[in-house]
Amino acid sequence: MKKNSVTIKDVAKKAGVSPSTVSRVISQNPRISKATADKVIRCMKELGYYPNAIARSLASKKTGTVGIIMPTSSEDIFLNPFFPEVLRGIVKGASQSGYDLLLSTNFEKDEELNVVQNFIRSSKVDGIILTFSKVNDHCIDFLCSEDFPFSLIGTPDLYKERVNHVDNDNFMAAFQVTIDLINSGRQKIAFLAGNKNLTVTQMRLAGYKEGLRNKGLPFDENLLFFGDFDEETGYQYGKIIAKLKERPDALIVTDDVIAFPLAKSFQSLGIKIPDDIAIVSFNNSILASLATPPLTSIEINPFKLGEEAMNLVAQAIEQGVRGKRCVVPYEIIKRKSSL
Amino acid sequence: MKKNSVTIKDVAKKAGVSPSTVSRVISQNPRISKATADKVIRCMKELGYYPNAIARSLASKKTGTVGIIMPTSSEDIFLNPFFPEVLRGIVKGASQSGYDLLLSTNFEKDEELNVVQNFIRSSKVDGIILTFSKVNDHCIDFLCSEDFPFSLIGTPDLYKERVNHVDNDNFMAAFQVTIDLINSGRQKIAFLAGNKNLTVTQMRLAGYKEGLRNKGLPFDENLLFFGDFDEETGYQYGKIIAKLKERPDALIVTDDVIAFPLAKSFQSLGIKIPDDIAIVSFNNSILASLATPPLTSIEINPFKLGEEAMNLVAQAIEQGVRGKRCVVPYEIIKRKSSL
DNA sequence: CTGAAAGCGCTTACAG
DNA sequence: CTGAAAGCGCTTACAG
Repeated sequence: MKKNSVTIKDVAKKAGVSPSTVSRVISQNPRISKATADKVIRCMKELGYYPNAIARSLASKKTGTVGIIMPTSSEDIFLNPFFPEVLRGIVKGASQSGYDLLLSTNFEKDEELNVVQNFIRSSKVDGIILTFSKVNDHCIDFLCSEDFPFSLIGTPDLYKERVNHVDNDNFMAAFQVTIDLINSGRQKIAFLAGNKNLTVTQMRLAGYKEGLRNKGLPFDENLLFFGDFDEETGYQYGKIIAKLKERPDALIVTDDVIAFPLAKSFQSLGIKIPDDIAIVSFNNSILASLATPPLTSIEINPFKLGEEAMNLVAQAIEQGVRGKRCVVPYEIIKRKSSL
Repeated sequence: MKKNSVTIKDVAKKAGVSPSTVSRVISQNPRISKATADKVIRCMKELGYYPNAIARSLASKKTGTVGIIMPTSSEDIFLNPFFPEVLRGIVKGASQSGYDLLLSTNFEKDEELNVVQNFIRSSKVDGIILTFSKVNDHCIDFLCSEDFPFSLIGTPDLYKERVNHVDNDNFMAAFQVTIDLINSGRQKIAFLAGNKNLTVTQMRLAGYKEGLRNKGLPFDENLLFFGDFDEETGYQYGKIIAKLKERPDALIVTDDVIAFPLAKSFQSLGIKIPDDIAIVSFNNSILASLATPPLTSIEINPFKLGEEAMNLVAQAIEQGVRGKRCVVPYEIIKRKSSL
């Protein structure tokens, strides 16, 4: 706050016009004459003038900023490359549409709603991106009730017709993978799902069940497992599944971070992949390609999810778009673990 | 921008005081009587009043926001867990000190300076965190010349006495690891460093050289390699080093992301780890523990680096602190790859 | 195409 | 301990 004391008034004086005119030049109002605009622009340069974003925001009631709500960062959720990739995508979208990005600073659990309310009530943002999708999410309730522009990564369990969201077709992905495994001769397909409260878990589970049904296989609750997205989950279920009396001959895992240590655990117990058990995983992170054997994994394009989420908020802010769904294609990357 | 039309004036009217008084209650000015404060607070609640952050910023010339400069996110740099972890640490620090976080949206290469200048000139932030440390960084030049509050993760190559920064003792870490390898009987220690333009590369290289010197081993330029922080680098150097006529019997690698595929590559070529060649790596990411054999790796505590960086900017902003250096301890996590 | 004026919602010396 | 007034640096109807 020193140099920056060059204001619109200084420019106006130097250019011999009114502050209004300078303002119009800044906002590229087309009704200003070329000659005047040029003169003003020259004066701005000479004075080293830069518009004060805060003042603009206050007067125009637009911040040009989008708030990003991340999961509680006290958890190790960032260890999974999903969120970093989403963030990269958001950054790309923002750099194209010219928005600034305000990061949620919720460190404690379940603080998301507070952050959302704070962002909105203190007028810090024009829109919000929710980077993950919980069942029964109070943030969604709140944002909908305020009709505040936002977009969601994932699929909402409620208000579908009002929530802008971007997602993979997780139902289809799980369905297809299940079918593929059965077609290649597998009979007992287990499913290691993630956190029950995430809508993605529900969608994939539904696709898995439908795949079994479609192929005339029974759904066996004993072959369904839930767990956190971490190494430990993988090791633990590795042991558990290995000891099963009627061991499955295929396993769909909801994340590479789980599948990698799980595969490792299997192998240390003498279980061969894919001969004894095939493994298919989600997210296609670096872990999938580095595993031994490399893991078949579903690329869900988190970068694209982030980019589209940013585009969606922008549309929500600028054009009042609501309830738009955007589907990002997934891709099954076949590797040795399921061949 | 609808409900939010409750302003400080409405509260003042309802409470029968002046706007100035309400303002002082908001900022918890101690010179307000308890009775008045209570009354005002009650009115704020009844009206659902929340202070407008933008207006506060304009009037007070403080934004309460810190800008975070990340590497160009068009690169895959986020794949490395280092930056996500740093970010988590920054978020923790910010949630404690009450700052908001504005994320850089530089997507194209070498745009960092533009982002920094934009943040400052348009008065969007009170301070800045540079999350990485390049040699000859123009951002540092600019920030120093403006005497703008900022902190750096890493060690600056210039202006040390003016730059707040937080870093591991990378010289010592590389030195110690080199010595350890030599003490355990290794004779030819190779070093696979990262990007030459990063100061961390320089520090580790210096430590490595000093380790050799200290033990009376010659520095051999043919055992020094540079590369990007990615999988490909690992595979390529795996092949190259395997083919070397006089192959090293130990290798220090500047990142697990490189070391993991490199180790894999060695093994596919029949080179045994650690028997034929010991490997020590940096960053202790999930890859280090998941590798076969697990990799000895140096935990550099990126979370802590981020947290301290946030504390440092806060001190720079609030107390004018400059040139403070903060060292975050590293820890050598010994695993099978170097035993 | 341009200007004068009011206003965005706060803060902060100054005065009492 | 509290208030009146000026001001932060812009934008935007309104008027011409």
